[in-house]
Amino acid sequence: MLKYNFKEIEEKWQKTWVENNAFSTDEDSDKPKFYMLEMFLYPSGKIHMGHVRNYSIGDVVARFKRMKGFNVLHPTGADAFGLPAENAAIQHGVSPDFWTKKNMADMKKQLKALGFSYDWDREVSTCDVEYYRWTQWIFLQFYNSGLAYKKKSRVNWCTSCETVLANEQVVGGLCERCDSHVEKKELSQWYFKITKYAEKLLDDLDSLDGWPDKVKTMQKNWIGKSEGAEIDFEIENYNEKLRVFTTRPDTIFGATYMVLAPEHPYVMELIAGNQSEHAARNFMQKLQHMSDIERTSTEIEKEGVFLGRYCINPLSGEKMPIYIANYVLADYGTGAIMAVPAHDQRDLDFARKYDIDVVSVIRPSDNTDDFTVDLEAFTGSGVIINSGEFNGELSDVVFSRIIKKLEEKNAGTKSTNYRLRDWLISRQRYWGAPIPIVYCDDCGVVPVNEEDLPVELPIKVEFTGKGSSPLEMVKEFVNTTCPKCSKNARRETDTMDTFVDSSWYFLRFIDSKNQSLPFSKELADKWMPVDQYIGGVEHAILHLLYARFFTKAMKDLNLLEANEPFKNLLTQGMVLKDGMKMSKSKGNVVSPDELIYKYGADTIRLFILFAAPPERDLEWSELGVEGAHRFLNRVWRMVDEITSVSNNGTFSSNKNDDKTLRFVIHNTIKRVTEDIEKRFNFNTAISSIMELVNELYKYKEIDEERRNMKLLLEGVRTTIVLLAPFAPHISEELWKTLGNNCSVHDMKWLPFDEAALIKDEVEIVVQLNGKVKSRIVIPTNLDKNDVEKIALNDDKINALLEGKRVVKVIVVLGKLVNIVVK
RNA sequence: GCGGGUGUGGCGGAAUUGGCAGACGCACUAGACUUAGGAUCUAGCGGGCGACCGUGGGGGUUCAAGUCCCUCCACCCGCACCA
Repeated sequence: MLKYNFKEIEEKWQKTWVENNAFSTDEDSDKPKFYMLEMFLYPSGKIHMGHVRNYSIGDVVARFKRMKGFNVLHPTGADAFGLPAENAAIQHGVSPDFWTKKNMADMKKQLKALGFSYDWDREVSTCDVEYYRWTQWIFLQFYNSGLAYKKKSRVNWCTSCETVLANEQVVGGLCERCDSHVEKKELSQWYFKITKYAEKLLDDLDSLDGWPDKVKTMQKNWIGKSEGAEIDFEIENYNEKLRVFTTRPDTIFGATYMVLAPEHPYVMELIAGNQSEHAARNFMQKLQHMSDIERTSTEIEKEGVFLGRYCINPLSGEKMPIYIANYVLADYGTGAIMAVPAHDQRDLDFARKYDIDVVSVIRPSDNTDDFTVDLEAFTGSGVIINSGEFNGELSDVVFSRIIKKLEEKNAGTKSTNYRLRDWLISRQRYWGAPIPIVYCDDCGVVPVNEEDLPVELPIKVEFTGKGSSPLEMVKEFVNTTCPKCSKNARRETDTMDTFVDSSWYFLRFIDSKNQSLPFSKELADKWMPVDQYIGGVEHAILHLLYARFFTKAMKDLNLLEANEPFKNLLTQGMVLKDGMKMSKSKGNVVSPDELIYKYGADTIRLFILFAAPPERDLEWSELGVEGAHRFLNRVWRMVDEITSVSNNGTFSSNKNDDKTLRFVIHNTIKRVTEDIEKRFNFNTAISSIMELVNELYKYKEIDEERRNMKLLLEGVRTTIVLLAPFAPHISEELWKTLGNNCSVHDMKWLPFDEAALIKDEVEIVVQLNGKVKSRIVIPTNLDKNDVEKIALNDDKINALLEGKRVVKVIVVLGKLVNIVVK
């Protein structure tokens, strides 16, 4: 008997698949298309078990769909720009380019060793000039259609390193490198106008039937649509009006003060020369060191400073003091609110602290007009009070009447606000796609001409960790000529957020070698949308929202027809180590290398899929890898034994045993098919195959007179085919052992025989008051009355019924009988 | 804090539509085979002597709840410059 030599087998078949182009996509095929995509990898160094899980899931689906008769597109590549490469450059003196390419080569080797069925010809890497020239091209299209624009924004700034910090580099308000305090600094930066698509991004979520509800809910909340009004308040002794957004115009008579975000553009002018100036400046200084998350936490105390100025309520005419406070954010709404302490808890907390008036303007409908609020705001709807002409009416009705009144007075309008902000894409970093813009003293902001793309990233750059961006030091890069007037000009040194690169990579895979466009419309229309997208749940909002935005924007630019990029989405749970996400920055990465060496790729793939259903988080443990390996060995031995036995076996049949085995075989096909296709529950698919193998071993042990070798062989062949997407190498080898000349991966997926699934008898349980007391085997075709009679006549039940009164009998056909007794 | 999840034996998990809790596997125990066993095979394996008790805690709906409702707790993910 030959030993299961996984190393030899896996190397052999991986080589053969490459030689035969086994998994390259045939553009001329007339089979229906299936675009299978897993989120491409970030080349951090080594792949970890999270990657193995992600790509194993994708590979099972890709191979399964091939066998189901689809023309499958299954590409891969690397999301290769980003901050870690730059950190490596600063810390270890290796160039980001070298670091990235080395990591990519290492990781590609690991992926190949796992035997995934990728079409490697289409591989792309976002840091290749041939890729990012098209990222730049898309930027230009966005710029020309008004989707890319510049505005001021506040960034984390380390005064000691003199550099911009990512949020991730700020730890507890301190710079992660030098522990100095991090401040906020204003810079002019590039944005994409994703808010233009807020409504569409929200509405179209309804069309995404193949997405998990939780992701749709998260995106919905992220977009955060709220309907309300914008209201203008006159400021005493000031020319500008103060505009606020509120979701509760119906409470305007209860507004007793106003709050501005400390960063609000009016603040400096309002405090200038005022008594409050000193206090206000101190307060703003203090907030510089706080993140928005800290600032808006309901745990921390509301704090603010009175600016010594007043607004006039447009409807009540009351004077309202103006404050700045920590709980109002500059980039939500208008950066200013009208505070209604009686009907908003945050406002109430603040009002109580600073002893500001609290006026109730809505009472619960079961309360009286003298309703007041103490320490708990009333946020519901009800009957309007203390609001002049609106008193006595329902707040829901008054909502739009007040807006109308404000419109008449020219003091406000109905308004829809989104929590979603425009996408800041500027990065003051080196390792990214340069933004193709030139600044000319005469012509101003000038886009680079399309024919001058790519704007190449210089490879020789010095990394000091200081300064706005390393690119600013590269004179040959910065100094250029104006595309319009040809005079000397400066290049933009900001690069693009890496999320930009990953927002369209699924389109480049479709036409990865195109020299004249990012992709041809014809091919995009053929392949889009991605039929199945798989990736970590941590991408539920940002990446997926950006990719959706890109698709919609590109559709409007007539680059493709698809309205949504990903038809079906599977969000895979995290592979955790010590309770934390596996990532290089946390230093808890488990690499599959050792396991591949010890057990082989098939074992690892099988094990990671068997360990848990894909959506669930998985705490990594090696215990159980042995079990997966043992199972493959068991399959190996079975094939070996069957092929040696079948030569001298007698072909006869015994009805009952055969019927049972046929049932198991076809029930397994059914379960595995549905588990892959409908539920993505690969763990139960694998356990079904294990059960089938257990049954085949049992059947093999019955005496030679009774067993049917043909049936047994059918069982073995079924096992191999079902196993092929999970453990492709061993399946391929055993398929050959069974005497087949074709590849098992070219086999048609097995249909199941409905007739084999019909049973004559079924075991049901008999319960007394919901507790199982007996089991009976009955024919499947009995009706409820017959089943009830049989159950009540069961010996065990009869004994237990003595002295009791039967109140009710519930019969669930094929499942149980529950007898309710007293 | 806000938003989204998760919680079942010693462990990973199963129970697909409210209907037998613990499939399948790991670990463990005993036995068989063997010069040997970290191979293989057989049997056992939630707790309790038992009536019974058991799906994070408490409460509820139901003939019947891991599954539905209320409430509390713990942990994980995201929060816009990590990707």
